Amino acid sequence: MSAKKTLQIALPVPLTGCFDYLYPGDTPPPRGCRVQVSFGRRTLVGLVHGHGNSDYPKLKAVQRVLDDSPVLPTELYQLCERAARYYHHPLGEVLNYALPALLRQGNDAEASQEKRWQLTERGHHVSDDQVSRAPRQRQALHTLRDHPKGLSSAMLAALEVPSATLASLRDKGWAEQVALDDDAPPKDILAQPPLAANAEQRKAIRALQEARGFTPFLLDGVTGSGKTEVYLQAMTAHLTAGKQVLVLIPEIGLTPQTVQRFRQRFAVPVVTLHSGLSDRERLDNWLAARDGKARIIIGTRSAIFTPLADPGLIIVDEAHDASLKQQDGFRFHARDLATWRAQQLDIPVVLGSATPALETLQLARQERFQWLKLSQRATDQGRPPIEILDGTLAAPGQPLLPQSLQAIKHCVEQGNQALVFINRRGYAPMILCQDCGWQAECRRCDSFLTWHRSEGSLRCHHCDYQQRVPSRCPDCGSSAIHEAGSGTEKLTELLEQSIQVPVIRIDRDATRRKGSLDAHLATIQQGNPVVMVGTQMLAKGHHFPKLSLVVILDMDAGFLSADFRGPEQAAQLLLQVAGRSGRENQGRVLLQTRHPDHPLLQLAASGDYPALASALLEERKMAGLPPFGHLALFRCEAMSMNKAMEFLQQLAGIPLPPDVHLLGPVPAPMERRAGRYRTQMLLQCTSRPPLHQAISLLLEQARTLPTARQCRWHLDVDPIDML
DNA sequence: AGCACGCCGACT
DNA sequence: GTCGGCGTGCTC
Repeated sequence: MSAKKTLQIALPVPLTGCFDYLYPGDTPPPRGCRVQVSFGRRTLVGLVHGHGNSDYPKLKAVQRVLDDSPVLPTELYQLCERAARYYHHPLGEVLNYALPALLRQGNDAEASQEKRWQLTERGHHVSDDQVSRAPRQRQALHTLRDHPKGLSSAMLAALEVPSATLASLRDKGWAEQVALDDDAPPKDILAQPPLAANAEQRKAIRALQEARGFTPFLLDGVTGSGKTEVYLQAMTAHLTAGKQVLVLIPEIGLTPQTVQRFRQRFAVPVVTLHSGLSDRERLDNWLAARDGKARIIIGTRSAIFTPLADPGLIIVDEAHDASLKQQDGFRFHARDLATWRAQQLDIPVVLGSATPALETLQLARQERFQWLKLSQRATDQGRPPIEILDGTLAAPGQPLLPQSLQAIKHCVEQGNQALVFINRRGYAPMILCQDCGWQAECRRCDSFLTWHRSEGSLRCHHCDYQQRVPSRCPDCGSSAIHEAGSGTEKLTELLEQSIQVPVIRIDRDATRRKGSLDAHLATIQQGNPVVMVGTQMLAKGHHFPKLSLVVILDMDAGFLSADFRGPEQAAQLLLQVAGRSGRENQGRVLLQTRHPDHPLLQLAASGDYPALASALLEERKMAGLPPFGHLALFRCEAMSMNKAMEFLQQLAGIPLPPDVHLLGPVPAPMERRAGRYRTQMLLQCTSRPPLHQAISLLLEQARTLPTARQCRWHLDVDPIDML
């Protein structure tokens, strides 16, 4: 059979390689254009990858070409290819991930021509008498009169103006729909003057402004040292030069306040890209970035795939944050892709953090990153010391030490706000029988149930299992069932009993309702004395001017964790939480711990992150762990431990290149989760090429192994945790 | 991943 | 007799 001219199409399926399709026309669409094809029994949208010849006997033809020109610029397409290779993830899925949902579904790559309703000249002069018999129309006229710039259909719907009423107004010639005019680029980039910068900030700003071509930076600035001001002033130069700036922020940090800060400083269009947007908004913002209308693009990790018309600078804020690594499906690290992308675009990139990841720190030490340090607090309050308190001295059932409670009381009496950080939701993490020692466990996981008293339920925090609270021990029938330990709920209750000011709980449970987090935050921003009780949710992004005391209750687990990243992440969280305090007035930070002598904890509490990082890096070096060794983790889960183990054992039998170490397979730290048994196997190597060779070998086998059919498995390159 | 085909158990 | 369970095989 003779080979036919075909298009290679990358399709969003978990299969490696492209699929060949006949192309009936003369000039085939270039790489990066979308096409619609029939694949098996379904219809998919794929991207043209290349042109070739194929003698595959069952070739189908492309059904429809969706784009005249590539939807993804070459540079972005190449980033996807590189990421697909590096993370060993199918190219079609990576490309699919890079596209907004509406483009994946085959919609046109065109911004919605959103029109706004406005009053016509005549509409402005309609008197209430003219519409006395039409209350809805009168209401609609008033609403439109209040918004001379016009209102979108969505906004009017939110204001409960029926579309039929608007149609009546239009028919009378009182209202009309007008297209949104493209804002002409402002003459002045700045809407607000910059703040005064100290010497360190000025040095960093200059370095960032003067950088030409690919230059990676680590902006290493203690909490409160004014990293954001450095970003803003560095951005000014790039924006003035007609360039766009891409800013990546952790999910939880992408609050309206953060975005507001950029919008207030600059008179240029700012768009956001995050999970809270509708598909339409997402596409519009994506296109605005691609077409150069948006000058500042702020988004979470997936925003690293935003096309940019005039890229000038990439900023990764809170670059140590674990949320930059995608934890399912295509497991990429947005921080690393940001560096690659900057390299490809030949522009500078800044990773900013008060507590840089050890990987990033090592790059700075090797001078592969320019190291910009900010060691002074901009407000010059000095760093509040972290006072270590011996948590073993706490009375039973009382999570707070007397000194902590005293400090909270004193704090609010002074008219200030206090924060109690406890990384544990619910009322109590344990429900026990006093007579036989039984403890409430999850049926589906190797974990214990947490008592959520307000809901009257026992819940598993690892799956969705929940049950009623038993009144008698299911093992011995005793009614002596008690709780032990405390979570946010109990702590809130205890504080409410002993403190006169409002206690505000902020965790996933208390803020589940949409808008309730904002409501709580607004209350806090008013500045009246309150005590906040919260989990990690409170650690990032928020700025509480009146906060002068932080009490940290639950940091031991991280420092003692079996995961090699445990101490690093615990220290980062500790300093982040501690940094909430005393941004504008002298603050105190109390750390209750059951291991007051733990050396790493002491080092972290001393606030000397560089010293802690050095100690941890030394340990990593000895163990051949990142950044000195590179890791890839195979995870597997199956309905039985045997099946999960057998599959990985078969993989483990494959001969690997020299110097690639294989550890395991072993049961995962939580053997059973949501009813499935989990195993894992670690590949380790000091250099990347042999590691990737080994991965390729194993994947090839894994995809053909019959035992794999009974398993769910995946590969995680550069895993961020082993749990 | 989907989606169909295919071969065995409990039911309107 | 069928509806439907999920094993297995394929997708240019």
